[in-house]
Amino acid sequence: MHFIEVAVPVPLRRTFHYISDQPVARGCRVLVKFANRELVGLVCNEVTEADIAEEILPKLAAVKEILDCEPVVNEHWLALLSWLAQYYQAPLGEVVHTALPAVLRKGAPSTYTKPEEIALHPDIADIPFSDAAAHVAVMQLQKKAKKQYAALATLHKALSHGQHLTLSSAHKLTNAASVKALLDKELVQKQPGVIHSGAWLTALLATESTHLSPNVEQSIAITGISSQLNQFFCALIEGVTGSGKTEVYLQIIEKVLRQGQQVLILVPEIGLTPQTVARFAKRFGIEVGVLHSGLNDNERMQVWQKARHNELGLVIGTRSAIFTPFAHLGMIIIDEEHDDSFKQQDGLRYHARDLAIMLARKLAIPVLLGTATPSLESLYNAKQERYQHYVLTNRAGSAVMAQQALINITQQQVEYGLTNEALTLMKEHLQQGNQVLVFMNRRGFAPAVVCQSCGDVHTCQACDKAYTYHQFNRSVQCHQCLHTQPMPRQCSACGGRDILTEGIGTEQLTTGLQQLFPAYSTIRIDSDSMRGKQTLAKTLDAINNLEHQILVGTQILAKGHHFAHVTCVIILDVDGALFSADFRAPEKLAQLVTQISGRAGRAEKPGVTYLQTAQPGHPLLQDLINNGYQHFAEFALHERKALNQPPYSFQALLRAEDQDIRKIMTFLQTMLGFVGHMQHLNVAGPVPCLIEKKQNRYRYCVVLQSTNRSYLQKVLGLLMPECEAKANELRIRWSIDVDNIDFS
DNA sequence: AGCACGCCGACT
DNA sequence: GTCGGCGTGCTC
Repeated sequence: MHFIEVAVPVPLRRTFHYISDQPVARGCRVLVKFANRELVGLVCNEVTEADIAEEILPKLAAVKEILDCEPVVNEHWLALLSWLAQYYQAPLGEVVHTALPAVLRKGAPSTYTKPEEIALHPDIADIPFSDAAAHVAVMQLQKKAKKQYAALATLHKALSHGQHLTLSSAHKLTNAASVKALLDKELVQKQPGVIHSGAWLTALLATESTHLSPNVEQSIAITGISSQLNQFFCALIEGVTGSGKTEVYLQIIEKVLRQGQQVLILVPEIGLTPQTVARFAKRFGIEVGVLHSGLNDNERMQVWQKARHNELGLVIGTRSAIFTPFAHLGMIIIDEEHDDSFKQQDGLRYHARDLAIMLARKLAIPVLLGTATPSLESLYNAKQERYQHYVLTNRAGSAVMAQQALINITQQQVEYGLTNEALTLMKEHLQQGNQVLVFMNRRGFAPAVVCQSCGDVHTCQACDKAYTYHQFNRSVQCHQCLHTQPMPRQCSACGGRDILTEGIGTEQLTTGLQQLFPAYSTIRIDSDSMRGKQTLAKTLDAINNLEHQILVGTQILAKGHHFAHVTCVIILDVDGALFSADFRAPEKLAQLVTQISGRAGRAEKPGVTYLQTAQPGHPLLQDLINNGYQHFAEFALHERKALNQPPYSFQALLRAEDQDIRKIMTFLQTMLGFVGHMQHLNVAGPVPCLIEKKQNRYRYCVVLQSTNRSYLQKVLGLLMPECEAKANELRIRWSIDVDNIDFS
């Protein structure tokens, strides 16, 4: 008899024991009966009878099925998963659930079967194609079957340097008929698929290395970092847009790859474009594994298996790609390190950047954090010399940094949210044949629908939030729960029929600009207008081909894409961030402004950024405009220190959600009773969350804060069972968010 | 989280 | 008489 400890996917912060007649190794999946249903669990320990409480022994059930003969989770990852569970106060089963690809957590076999491959006939393989063409059979093809000859040439090229081709990719590369004919003539042959562990290295070494010559700052970063590979350290590469950050990555990646080690690059959700991937693939001449939200379960599994069997040298992916089980990982790069999409905002609320650092420490490999606008957390770590800090200030070529200025919105005529001053500036830039970018972080036509008789604001009942009017489908949408309904014909409060919209969104701004500037083409880029897979890529191409002159858009414009012909950027609605209840709002605004400014201009045509504000004297804006992000960040860090806020302290957010505020209060007050007057711990609340109501549930929270991270950990560890018990009793939803990045 | 058990209202 | 609503209790 063997006794095992199993993590099951239930929201319970404990593991369960099972009996097996065969030994099962840690990291293997098992199918078990659990509360009258079958679940896939992960064996997290082999134990003995003595380890199990006596009263539980009679309840022990036998494992239904052992799903793996080899562990799917190795010892390194097993340790990391339990670290994750502990650090984020999450059930181990839930951690396992987030870490494993969907097919595996559903119980599919983890065995890796490769599809059939094709190979050249030995007589014509491993020789230049010109020599192969001298072969009788090949000469015949050249005369009689031009298509097959061309196909053979393509396959010959594709199969050089120890590369491999599956039958289906050979079909795609050429055509099915030709491949069939070549197989019949035995010029190519089928062979069973094999795992080509490390084959990418051969391809890499056969590819001519093509680096640009780095400038002094780039050189310092490249040599500094590559001289200490094969050990743990963390480097912050702070490089203004256009300073050649990517070239630094590329040259260091090449060194790691040449050692035969794999590299993982994490990018923000919308930063992963085919062009980015193509750039890496072309530079190194190897296949690049790609992981993003658009993939299905099988495509994900494919990359997972290839990385695990060392069939990929390089993987680029979004947040969850951090869970890829590499065979020989040699480095992790986090691009746009400051981006909030690296923090998961539901379920297991992990931060991929922080997990990457833990993983790197465990594997004794470096982590590179790259950004033009470092998060205050990373900047602080760099200042504390926990991270190495490399700064790239030179824009490639002669490009100058973008200029920034403020436009005072008060005492000015405003049309469609734009001041006369802004419109005049736009006209100047447009007349010079340049493009203008107008940023507004509010999609839709208008952010409010108001009855003119009684003043009633049409509000989502489930969220207590004003509906946004969308003109393209004459509907209103709640931007919190995404509920959509037709634009009302009469007021729900007084029955009045005179209903108008108030305020401006990107949709209205776009139509407005089309009227104000009929000679130019205005295009809107937001999640409404950019639905569909290829739409964004096509629009970006059209913009760079100068098919549009005025670009209106939201967040999407701030990330990754570069607009060489944009010389004027206007940012609307910055004031909200100046008076936000979230202490991180200024940091986020500064990052946004700096990132958008960096999107525009090029060497001969630098861009100018204007912030339209009713608070032109605000010290934060003044500092950012006059002294830049670095200076702003210094100032912000001082402020955080004075107020004892992160990164000078550590926070966790305990959130409760329910239809009944009294239940929420009972729950949170009970929890405050446990931690309310503990030493070295600050507690605030209960206060409404930044999203106070969502889908008929009120949301309140308590913020726990301490300057001692492990102390906060301990407190949370003690508090969790109490939360579970009380929530169970009250039947209330709750969640804990360690290192929360906001208060929503 | 699920899923069963259990105890009250409107149906062929 | 039942079918089914969702309150509550438990999971090796």
